[in-house]
Amino acid sequence: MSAARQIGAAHRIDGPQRDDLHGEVESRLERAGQRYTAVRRALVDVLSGGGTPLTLPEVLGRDRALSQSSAYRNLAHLEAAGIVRRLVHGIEYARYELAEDLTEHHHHLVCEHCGSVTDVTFGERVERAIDGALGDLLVARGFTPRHHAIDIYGACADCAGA
Amino acid sequence: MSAARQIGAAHRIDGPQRDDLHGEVESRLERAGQRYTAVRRALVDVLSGGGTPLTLPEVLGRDRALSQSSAYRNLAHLEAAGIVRRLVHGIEYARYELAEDLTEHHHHLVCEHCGSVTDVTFGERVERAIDGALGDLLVARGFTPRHHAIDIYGACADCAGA
DNA sequence: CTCAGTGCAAAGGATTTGCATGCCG
DNA sequence: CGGCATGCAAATCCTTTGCACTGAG
Repeated sequence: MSAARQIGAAHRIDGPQRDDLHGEVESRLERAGQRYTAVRRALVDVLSGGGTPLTLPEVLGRDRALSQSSAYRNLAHLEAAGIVRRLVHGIEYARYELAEDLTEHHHHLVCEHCGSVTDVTFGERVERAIDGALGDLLVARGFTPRHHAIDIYGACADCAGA
Repeated sequence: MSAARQIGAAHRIDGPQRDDLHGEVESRLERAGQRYTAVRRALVDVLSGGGTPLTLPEVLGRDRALSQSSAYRNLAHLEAAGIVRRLVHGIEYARYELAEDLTEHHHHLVCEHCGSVTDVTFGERVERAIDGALGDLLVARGFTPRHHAIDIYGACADCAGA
């Protein structure tokens, strides 16, 4: 297996998996004392079909029935319930994606020219090496890690040629 | 050597090193066609003495002579000249630190409770493993990496007890 | 003299919130 | 019915910009 075993769209979800996803989301919301409303379902659908973290305008563009304030408000609720993760890479819009335990542990290639964000999955060896370092950090600093994020900045294929 | 060989304050700079720093900053600014003014010198001093990435209010608090707009404006110039790096971890203020080639390659422990950011340095083995994965990614995707950032989210020692 | 740098105040833009209305339980 | 959810519009807040002034070369 290559160290980089999968490129792109680490969290696109299709077919029967999507029903499981909605069930899991619903139970997490209930546990948080929240309802699984139509707007929240629509947001989960958009994010699960995105294949990449989406900005708010992108989310609104993929489901015109969504209003801006409800999208922001419900994304915040979903984030609080551990269903959505909010990423901030630059000065532009924040980006939203489903939480990793609903998808797959992955990292991001961020293009410094066009701002695009692409998912990547590392091999187990690299992840294990990183986790080993995290364990030492925990001991040394009293820091309790919950998750890590690796962002690789550079130029994507489209922009590298330009 | 431990996998985590150094904790905290990876880019605090004191004593004679600081003169070298100012010299290097000055030559980079000149190369970019910019002057090394008093405000820019003050910003570099604040950041080099910080030991951690600083928010704009923190920067202003450490040198009351700085005005907000000049601080923002000159931090942007310093960033463009490759002297300062701007980090955005949450919804709060962005954080600024000296560029890595002026300090040392390091990563960040981000406390999800109090928002504090602490520097950490990994061992060479982990960094090499990561770089190996980056090489594969480059080949697979046509992505040209320029640098990577690892953010570890969790609870810092102060907040873990609370 | 020229032109970049400065500081104040005002504008900009992504995100949040107040409020009246609608809808689920 | 009671209370959360919605959507519009207005407010908020970090950040950027316009403008007049100052100082270096």
